[in-house]
Amino acid sequence: MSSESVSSQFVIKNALLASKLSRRVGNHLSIHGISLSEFLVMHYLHSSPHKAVLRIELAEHIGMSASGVTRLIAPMEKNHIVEKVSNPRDARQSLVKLSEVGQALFNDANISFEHITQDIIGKISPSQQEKVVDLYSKLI
Amino acid sequence: MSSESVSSQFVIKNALLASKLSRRVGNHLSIHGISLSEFLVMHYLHSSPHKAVLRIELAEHIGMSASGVTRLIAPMEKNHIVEKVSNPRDARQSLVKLSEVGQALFNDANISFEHITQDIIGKISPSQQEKVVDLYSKLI
DNA sequence: GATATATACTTGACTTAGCAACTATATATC
DNA sequence: GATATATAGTTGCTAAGTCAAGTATATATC
Repeated sequence: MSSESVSSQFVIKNALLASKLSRRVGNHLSIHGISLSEFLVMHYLHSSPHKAVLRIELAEHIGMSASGVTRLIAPMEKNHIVEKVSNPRDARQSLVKLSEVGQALFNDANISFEHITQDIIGKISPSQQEKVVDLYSKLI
Repeated sequence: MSSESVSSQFVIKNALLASKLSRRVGNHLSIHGISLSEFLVMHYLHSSPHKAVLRIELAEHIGMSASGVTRLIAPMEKNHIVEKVSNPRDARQSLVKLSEVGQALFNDANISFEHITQDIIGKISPSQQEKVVDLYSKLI
């Protein structure tokens, strides 16, 4: 068996870890009736300084295609978690914004999210976690 | 906007990075006619010392459900990339093994894989990559 | 100001993978 | 050795998300 580069191992283990994390976190978020993708949307909308965001920008920030965002947002809009905002300057745009309901839901879900993530990766020291987060930022 | 724990950031960025990596790597592997999941199967079978592996074990190692493995393996078997091996001691089992064809395909695909992973994450030093890989091993 | 191109989405067809329920076989207990 | 339970794998149904093509609007060029 030939030796394997560390970059290969990095990508393989990253994929494996991500699938485990998303499954586990997803299970927890389902208590709040939302998926991990929906949480990521809310998280980004919450952190967005302008509060109303292009779908295309959302797609890029949560690592999804534009069509994926369309289909993901539709039911969130139906459930009044997000609101559609139009831009009078550009009729093509259909901006997305967290509603009051969405804010409240996010606040709740985020508490669970903090707990579960802490629970899962707490075995790693915060300083090490930080270093990895910094590396991620370089790669994303 | 409230401050956010590093464990949350870790999970969020990990998910985002994984989706970017899998898309990019997947695009490259499609040159060889295989998906990233199929590559991960071949990779595990290749690295397996016994060379014939339980589907359930495969599922666990590549971060998939048993049914996912069933559906993933079926076309690989049809294309003679893997072979079914039965265990006379236990008729429930349907072990999986890389065929000659699969070996050759893996060798080719693995070269591409090494290149693309190096290309993507080469901006991070090997020693840092190794540290992250070690952390991953603790979490998986 | 007409035409060409680019951008922001949406939609149709499809693929992937999960869960729950099922089948078949093996193991443990009485 | 019969019954109960556990394990390995498959299947029906469904959800989530992709790509390619389409629509509508905006921008750039002539």
